[in-house]
Amino acid sequence: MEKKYYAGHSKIFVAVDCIIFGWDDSQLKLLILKRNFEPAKGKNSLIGGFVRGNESLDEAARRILFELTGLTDIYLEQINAYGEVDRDPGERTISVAYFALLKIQNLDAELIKQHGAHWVPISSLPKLIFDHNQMVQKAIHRLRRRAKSEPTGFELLPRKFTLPQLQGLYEEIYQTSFDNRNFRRKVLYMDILKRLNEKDKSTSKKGAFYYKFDRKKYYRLLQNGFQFDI
Amino acid sequence: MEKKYYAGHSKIFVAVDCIIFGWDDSQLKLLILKRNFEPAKGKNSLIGGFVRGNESLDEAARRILFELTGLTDIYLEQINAYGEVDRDPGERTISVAYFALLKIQNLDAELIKQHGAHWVPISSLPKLIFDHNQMVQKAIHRLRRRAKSEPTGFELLPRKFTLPQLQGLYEEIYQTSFDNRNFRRKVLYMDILKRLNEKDKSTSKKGAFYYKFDRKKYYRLLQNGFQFDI
DNA sequence: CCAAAAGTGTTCAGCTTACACCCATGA
DNA sequence: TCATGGGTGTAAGCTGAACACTTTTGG
Repeated sequence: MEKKYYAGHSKIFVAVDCIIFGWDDSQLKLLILKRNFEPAKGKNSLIGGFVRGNESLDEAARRILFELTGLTDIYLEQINAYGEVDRDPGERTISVAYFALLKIQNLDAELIKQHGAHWVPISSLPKLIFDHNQMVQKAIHRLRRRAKSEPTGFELLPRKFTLPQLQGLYEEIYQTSFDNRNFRRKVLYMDILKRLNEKDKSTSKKGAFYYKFDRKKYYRLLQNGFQFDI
Repeated sequence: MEKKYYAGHSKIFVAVDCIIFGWDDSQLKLLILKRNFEPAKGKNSLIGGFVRGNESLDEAARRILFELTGLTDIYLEQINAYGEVDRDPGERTISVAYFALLKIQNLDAELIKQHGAHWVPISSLPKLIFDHNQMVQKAIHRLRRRAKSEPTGFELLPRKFTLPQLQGLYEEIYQTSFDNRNFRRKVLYMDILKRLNEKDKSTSKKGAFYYKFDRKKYYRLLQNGFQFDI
């Protein structure tokens, strides 16, 4: 039997809640579901679950995302721990919030539906249970910070994307609009995008060139003190 | 008896560890102690403790700081939760790290000593137990971010301080040196410091004017979209 | 009177911002 | 041929970085 060093101290339920962002080529969205157990059954909730005795916090978050999406290589980052005594009216539970970035295109829509999950635009979020709205606000701030200083935004885009798409994504993230000349210059000047000899003609007759993110070049530049910045 | 909603899920020990920074007018320091219980008894450790069933994470952090220092109005900010299964060789414990800023001058040195705690310069940290060094590194990054964009640095200084002192503090935080003309211009231009008609002659014959942070003015400026930046 | 720290302005480069027209093409 | 979205360059202002001398005064 395991040695008991900390007998006398309280144990507490620990959960993980995932703020899952997706981009559907025009809007930044959040994946939520109707909670299917008491308390607050049927209410809008983040996707979450309890941390098991034999898994780390990160592993718990990955497991929960895998159960929902079948995907394993998801961008994931811890936001914060929430620990108010009464935050969960069921029993005292501490929750660690994670934010995740998904390419919606990669997603099995059927699987999402089976879990009772659905996407809502971040510009019109419903009321969520407990402190989940607060978690989402923090996650949005974190996303903005990350997207500015690391090529995190590309996690939301398909492998090949156009500059108007990229700009649209950033405009959604920051809920603002950018001058396209300035935006393009800044992005291209970093020299981490490779232009393909192929155009997306789905949104215009002229067509927009596809680009892809050159991960190798990016890491090479990082070695030399390069700092991503949009 | 309380309703048991979450029976069947595992409960886990939850601890709080505090990264306590102090400034002694020449060096940025971290408060650590020799752990006085097993496992790892006698090793260098952050100041921490278990979260009780009836207190929030923030309350636990405040309690631990109060027990150590007798102070209640300490700047405190959550960093992150650490949840690797084996991070604590005693029993499985999740730890939530907090960083705190203390004016060393306000501190009862005797009280600190009674707890077996002591200050070490952040430029030469010893090996700490578990993942505590990792927590400290994150805290230093957070401190740098905060000190740049919010007047958090003043939490480390006495109520009245000189500009050379302020610059020295920032140089320690960023482990670099600044041009004094540029630094002074930038700080004074924000117009949130009030110069007192009083000089500190302890470090020079000419004497350096004391300033104090004008909190009211700062909050007034914030209302008008002002952004603190050093 | 002198050593030692406090205090003071200006210039240049680079980055950010603002701004308007031509291009390509399918319908 | 025309409507639509894609693509391009330049000038002005602002911010950050570099840089050296004067002032004060206790010892």
